[in-house]
Amino acid sequence: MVRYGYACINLSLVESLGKAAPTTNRTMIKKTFDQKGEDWASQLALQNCRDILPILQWNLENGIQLFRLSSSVFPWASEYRIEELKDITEIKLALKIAGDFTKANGMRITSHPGPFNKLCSERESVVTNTIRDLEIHGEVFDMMGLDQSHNAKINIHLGGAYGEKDMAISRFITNFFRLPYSVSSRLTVENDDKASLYSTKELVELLHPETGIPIVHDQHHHTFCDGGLTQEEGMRLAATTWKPGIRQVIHYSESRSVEAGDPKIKPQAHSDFIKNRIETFGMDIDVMIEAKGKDLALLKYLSLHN
DNA sequence: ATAGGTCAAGCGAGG
DNA sequence: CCTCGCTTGACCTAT
Repeated sequence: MVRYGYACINLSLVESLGKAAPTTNRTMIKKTFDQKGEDWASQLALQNCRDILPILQWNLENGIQLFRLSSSVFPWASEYRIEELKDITEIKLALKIAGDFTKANGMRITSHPGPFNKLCSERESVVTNTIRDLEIHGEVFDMMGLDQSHNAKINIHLGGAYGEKDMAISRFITNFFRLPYSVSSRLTVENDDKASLYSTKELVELLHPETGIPIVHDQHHHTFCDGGLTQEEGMRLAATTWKPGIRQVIHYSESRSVEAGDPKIKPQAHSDFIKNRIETFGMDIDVMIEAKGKDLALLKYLSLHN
């Protein structure tokens, strides 16, 4: 059976509860962090962590077992040690409760650290910052007690070519082996949405063999960088990189430009809703919906197609 | 109270 | 050289 999920924000709860809706995205700008410091970050993080559970409960009630956790649960996490936060005891408790709920109900939590994560960068400072950001994701998943496997995947892009793709892949592989196990055991890599970058085919053939990293096939991105493969070929090829017992994940979204009928919008931009039927070719996989309409888009899709 | 401008980080595409 | 798009809009201040 195909399972579907959505990313980071629950808009149904915002619709019904307004400002009281649970959110994991409280953060602050740099100026505020400089003024209020770590203790305020601790308070925001605690509130974010406590709000994971009600979102998961809503997901369960609505038959949604797949959820991407926001990367901004801990504001400015690269600037302090989570273990040393003022509210760490309560934070850990909230994360453990959310993680236990996830496992007890057969649900799956994933993450997608941002586009600033460049493990293939030529600059050591960029790589160091990337490793730090990824470490934080691994640490949060560890505190939730989630598996150190690609079930709780931490998904990033390769994302840079620097005019020499071979060299960039080589740097990525070297730096992959610098990651702590909490990250390396969970890391997946997704195909890019530019023809100059990396297709599913390239990732499967050039990145997977040396690292064992499973490849996430994004159907929308594939339309901009297909490596000569059809969607079905891409999905089936990516499937070979996932270990037995771990469900393959693919991403799905549609073009905002097409949805809005506005050629000025970049074709890569994500649509609000899902219009077409998602083709899964009879495969038993998890589909992450990346639409701006979040759970609203998913519920609407399921009501029309399930 | 709300609207509008602003906001850490990397890269590549397009104007 | 600037803006957008991507992981995900949220924050802050002036009105």
